[in-house]
This record gives sequence, C-alpha cells and structure tokens, in this order.
Amino acid sequence: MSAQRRAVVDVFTGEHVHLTADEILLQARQDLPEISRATVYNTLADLVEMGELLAVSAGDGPKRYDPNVTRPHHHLMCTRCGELKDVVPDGLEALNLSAAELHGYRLVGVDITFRGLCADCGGTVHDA
Amino acid sequence: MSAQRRAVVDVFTGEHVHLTADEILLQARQDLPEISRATVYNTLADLVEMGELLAVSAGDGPKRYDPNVTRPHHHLMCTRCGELKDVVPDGLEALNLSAAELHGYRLVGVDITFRGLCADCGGTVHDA
DNA sequence: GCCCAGATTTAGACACTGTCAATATTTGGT
DNA sequence: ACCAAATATTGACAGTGTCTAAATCTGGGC
Repeated sequence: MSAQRRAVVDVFTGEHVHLTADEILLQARQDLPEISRATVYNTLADLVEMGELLAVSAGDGPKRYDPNVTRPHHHLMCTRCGELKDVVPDGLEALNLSAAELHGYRLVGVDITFRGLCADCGGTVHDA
Repeated sequence: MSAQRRAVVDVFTGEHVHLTADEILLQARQDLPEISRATVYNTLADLVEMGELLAVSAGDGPKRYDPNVTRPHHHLMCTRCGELKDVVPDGLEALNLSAAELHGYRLVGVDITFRGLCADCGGTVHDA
C-alpha cells in the first residue's frame, strides 16, 4: 500500500461525516501535499469496490463517501448545504412494491433519502 | 408564450416517460430545429418552478423530468440504463424517523428509489 | 402600423465533477 | 541492485449544467 492510498484511507479514520471527493483530496493534501486528484478518485473507486466505502449520490452536487458499511442504513440530507446523516428509519419492513408495481424489474435494493434543513441551515428554528 | 416554450411543453404531452434534458432538446428540435440548449434548460427550470414538472436526480447520470405532478409517488430505477418508473409503494405511512434520528433537521420530505434491473437489462430473466 | 420596453432566445464561454491515456515513478520480490 | 508490476502524475477530455452578452422577439400604447 502506497503513501497516497494511506493518506486517503486516513481521512476516514475517526471521521463520521460524508465527504465529497474534493474534500477528501484537500484533507489528504494536508498529509501529502503532492497527491493528485486522479489518485484520490482511483483510490476511492478501489475502496468502494472492496466494500470499505459506500458511494452516495443524493440530490444535486457531487457524490459523497460513507465509511459506515457495517450497518445497513439510509440518509437524511440537508437540501441547502448537502450535509448527510445516516439514519435507520422505523417501519422499513412494511415498505414494499406490489407485483404490479414491479414492471418486470428484478429488484436489487432501495435507497431512502429524507430531505430537510439541518440545524445550521434553519432546521428547527423557523419557517423561512 | 413563445414557440420555443411551446415546443418544450409539447414534448411532454402524451409522453409518460422520464426524459433527460438532452432527450427533451432532441425531441423539441424535431418541431423547432433552431431551439437552443440554454432555452430548454431555462424552460425546464421555469416549468419546475411553476410546479408543472418534477426534476428527479436518481443515481448517476443526468436529471430526468417527471410530468406526473398530480399524484405523489416514488421511483423504480434501472441501475443499468437509468430508466425510471413511477411507483406508489405499500407501507409508506409506517415509515418515519424517530426524534433522535432527526439530528435537529426540519424534515421536508422523503424520496424513495427502488433499484433494480428493467426487463430489457436483464430484469426477470436470470442472475448475471 | 410603428415604436419601445421588457422578456426571451441564442451562441458560446465557462464551471464542476469525473474519467482517461500516456508517461513517470515507486514498490517489492529475487 | 535489478526488473516487472503496480501505482501515481499530469493534463486532456467528456458530460451535464450555468452564465453572460448580444441579438431577437413580443405585446402594449399610440
């Protein structure tokens, strides 16, 4: 394992946030200033392939990388700043598609994204 | 209302598919060959603003535009070709986040995307 | 019918996210 | 130390979407 890959992996140790590739690049450059963008993308792709990271594309904006791969979960996204939180909603078991709704698809999984405003963007404060 | 806007609106009459901006541009050009890309984007943004269309960004690839705004619904997406179907899953009412899971967010809505393979991409046929 | 203000359209440049190919460098085994 | 294979780097490229400046069109008032 090269120093570059270690620098990318190290970004995630202790971090429980969902970073974008660009944020990961900036963080990794604090350890290893000469690391290139392509290497970060390559390493992230490898980590996703290996199952060490989850790539989450929610709404607009760039993909975010989720180091929480041990517990299945869904996401709560701030529609203003893009911040993601992991959540495990209640009532998941009851959710399903009737045969008629399947339209001949072979179902693989389901992604649930709750949309809202985080505390910093006006969450529980007022209504606009 | 200009001829250009009409050409964009006309793309959706009778169509029940979820087109990308590029597909809409190509269709509109069959009526009005000189229509520009920027106008299509402007018009789509206006239609979304007016509530006549829903912009759906599911997974990778470009946004798709959903003319079904009368009935709330969710989506079933082919992870290979990107095709979208509208669905209304069972068990929606039971789905929710506990207060602890809200993390101070003000909840606005929820998007549910079922992932699968459509019939053309290997849906009900076999496993590889 | 003409004119003008405002809205709309256009072309093209630009930005962002991500991918790719060619080349250079590093790594680890022998 | 050498060599083959893996990895990293640079910079070009692609797809999607936005923006700006200039041209054009529209519709109301006369």
